[in-house]
Amino acid sequence: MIKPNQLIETQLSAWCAKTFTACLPAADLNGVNLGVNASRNEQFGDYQCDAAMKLAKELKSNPRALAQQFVDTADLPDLVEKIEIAGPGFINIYLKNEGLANQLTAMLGDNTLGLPNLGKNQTVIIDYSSPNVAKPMHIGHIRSTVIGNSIDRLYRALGYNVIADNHLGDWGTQFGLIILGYREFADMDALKTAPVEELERIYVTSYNMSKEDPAWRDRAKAELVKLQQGDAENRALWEKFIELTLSEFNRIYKRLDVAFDLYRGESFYNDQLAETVEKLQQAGLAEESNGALICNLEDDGLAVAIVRKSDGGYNYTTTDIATVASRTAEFQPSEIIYVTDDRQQLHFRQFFHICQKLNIPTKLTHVWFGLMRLPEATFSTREGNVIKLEALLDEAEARALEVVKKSSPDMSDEQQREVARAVGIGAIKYTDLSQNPASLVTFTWEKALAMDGNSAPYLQYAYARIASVRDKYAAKFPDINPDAFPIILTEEQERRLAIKLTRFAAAVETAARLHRPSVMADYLYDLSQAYSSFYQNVPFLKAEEGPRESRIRLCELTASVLKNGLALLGIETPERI
RNA sequence: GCCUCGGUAGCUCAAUUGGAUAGAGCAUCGGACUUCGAAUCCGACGGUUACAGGUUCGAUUCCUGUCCGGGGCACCA
Repeated sequence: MIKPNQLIETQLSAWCAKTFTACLPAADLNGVNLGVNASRNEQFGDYQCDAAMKLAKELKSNPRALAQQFVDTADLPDLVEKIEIAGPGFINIYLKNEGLANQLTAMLGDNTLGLPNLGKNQTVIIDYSSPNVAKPMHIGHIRSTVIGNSIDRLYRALGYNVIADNHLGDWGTQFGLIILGYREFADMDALKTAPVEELERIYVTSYNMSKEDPAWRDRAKAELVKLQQGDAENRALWEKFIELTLSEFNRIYKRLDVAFDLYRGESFYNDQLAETVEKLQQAGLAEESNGALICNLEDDGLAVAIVRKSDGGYNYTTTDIATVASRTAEFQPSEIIYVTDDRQQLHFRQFFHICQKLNIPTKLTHVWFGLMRLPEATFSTREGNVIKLEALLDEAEARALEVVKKSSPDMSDEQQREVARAVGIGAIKYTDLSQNPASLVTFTWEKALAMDGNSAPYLQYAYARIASVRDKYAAKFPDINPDAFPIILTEEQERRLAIKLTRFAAAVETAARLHRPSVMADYLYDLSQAYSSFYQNVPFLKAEEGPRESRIRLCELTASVLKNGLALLGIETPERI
């Protein structure tokens, strides 16, 4: 009755629900969670069910008596060793070692490692990174890029059809200033060597001039109008700015191993803005106010949102609504996920609300994260304390290279650099991915580039050790096929590792559902700790035949889970580090 | 002023979304390399979960109030 490769948690939850329903045929159990949780503390078993206490509250009866009734009627599934009642009415569930071993064997035989295909025939659009044209990426941009990319990978792993869309800020009033500034004082050499930096300098200079000189402001405005009316020359310049910016951004994306399916910036939706506003008016959602057209959401506890400025121009709310409408019509996604910093929360709530009132069926999710700041201050261009993204990546690789040179002096220079690249970039990504995005993030070099403790290099080190052991085994016992031996769990470190391994799919599912890669990072770190402890305390190459092969298979599975799991965070796993 | 997010060990963060004795890393201290890779492992130290009430078998988690900090609140995104 039990498929070995089905999630243990799902199996046990179904079993508990069934048993409780049988115990209480008259009661209405809808709305009560009758499932199990992984035990936090191993002295309380492998899984626990707290439904007896919840039911007792609902039915005004005694929780321990209910739990006792459960135990009396329960028909234990094959993989359950025993169940116990503890405390106020917990039901603790202990799994058989053979049950765990079966699960591990099934995982070894499945190249998805037991991941469910939750996303079958469902399309999800993930809108992330989305930097502005003509502004260099600094370390504030890395969060949207890295978190968004991990969510992208998690959804793909669960079988969703993912469309990663880079919604570039490629339209707006700043282009009048940039075009004018470009014509007047662009430094062509700088534009070749550091294009985006130069474009930003042009913008900032031009912007400052416009504040002091009304004539300059008027000229910039004229350039903007020409661009908006399709003037060929300005259009060509605008396209050039985008191209220059993208060529630089793509270099960074390549380093970060981030790829998009679409690069549809705001400009893509330009010709749909007027009709979007018309739709709002037809639906009675928009009204005139002080010369502008607004959506008044105050009855819904939200602030007023402007959908057409008093000068006739449109702004981001309108663009975003048009974007949703366009995406919904073209791709029929079941969900659109936006990854941005938390300053945009109000905006997203407003425009999600408007979309709902327009009866757009798509589920819209805003994944937000705290802005990164320095211990002493926030980043600002004015303060001059901005850290460029590429500088951060360079520094990470340089520091990793020092460590590699020291610990792997025999490697070729080329290999050392390659390892340092994977380790350095991994460390940066992991720092961002391993914490709950909601909390404030204070940037320190020390933390961003940590190479020990809870860090990507720790996980990569665990992986490299396994790879090394695997190769040693193959060299030493070329004629033995470990798969011909069963997995047997005897040592406590082995069992702990086994339990963690079986929870891989649940971790992926939770991380995706909560849109939190940190869940995945936590899981992998936990797993690596269990492995390191196993590695240090249980001999395997030196064990006798049988246990040796069983343990090699455990190593093999751990390696697969680490490799696949880290890939979901966009982190590489070199075979040697 | 209103809205919103946060406050957990000296520091940086967790806590299966209401579960049992609040866990990790860093730092500090003490152990383990002629033995499968010491970027490791084993152990110690470290807590009135900002504060005060409330809800209940049970609260870091939910509610109310207060304090501290981040962010937002009409033509930037």
